[in-house]
Amino acid sequence: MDTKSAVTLLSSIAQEARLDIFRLLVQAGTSGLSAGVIGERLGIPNSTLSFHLKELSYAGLIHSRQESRFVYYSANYDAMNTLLEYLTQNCCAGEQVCCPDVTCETV
Amino acid sequence: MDTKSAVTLLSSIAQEARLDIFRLLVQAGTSGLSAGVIGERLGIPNSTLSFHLKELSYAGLIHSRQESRFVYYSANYDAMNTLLEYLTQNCCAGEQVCCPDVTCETV
DNA sequence: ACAATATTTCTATATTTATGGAAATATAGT
DNA sequence: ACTATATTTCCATAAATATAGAAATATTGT
Repeated sequence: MDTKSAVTLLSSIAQEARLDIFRLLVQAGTSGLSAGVIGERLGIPNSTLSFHLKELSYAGLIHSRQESRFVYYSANYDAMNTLLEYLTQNCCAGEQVCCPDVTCETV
Repeated sequence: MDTKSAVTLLSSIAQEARLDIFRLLVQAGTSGLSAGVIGERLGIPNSTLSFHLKELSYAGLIHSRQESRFVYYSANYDAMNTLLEYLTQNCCAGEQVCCPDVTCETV
């Protein structure tokens, strides 16, 4: 990952509506949620939502798939992890003061 | 952490120069680097650098301390970790597909 | 007080980004 | 083909952000 790609990913979630959308999808799991459900849950108008979903998709932080009349959006966990690893790469010069506690919870 | 705080933190690193600065400081460890050294390493003009350092400071992602004529900047690892945890909170609905590999490297 | 070095503020300009109503497009059932 | 539902595009407007030269402000040593 290079700086530009990382900035693209970060910019895509450095905005209130988009961060809400992304976290909702992160929590929703691989099946994702339809655009309509996302908009309803977060109270975002159609056109605004569409704009933000496009931003997140372009950045590569979410995937979309068409399913009948609905478009389902889901988090791209690989992209998320690559970003987190980029941010913490070679962190704290071996001082062990940075250690993030980011673990996948077992069911 | 709430959405707004997270957006502030993310916005502060969703910019090429600032992401470079932040990663440099993350890798520099707790002692940090002086503004001059940062600017020299990254090739950023004084005024531009100062603007970006202020952004990162306001966001709370870096600390600064005066030491004689120099101002040393260092990463705020706590803020970084809080942010990463916020992003991955309750992730992937227990499907175990998200697990980021963000571990502190032992020396 | 002066000179040298380090950093910040001021300023103007340029660029990017967010918003949501209305219209257009897509999909599926009848 | 028609209707209903879902989503996206178009558009104009509003707001926020990045850039760097020049000047101003620290800080330290002589």
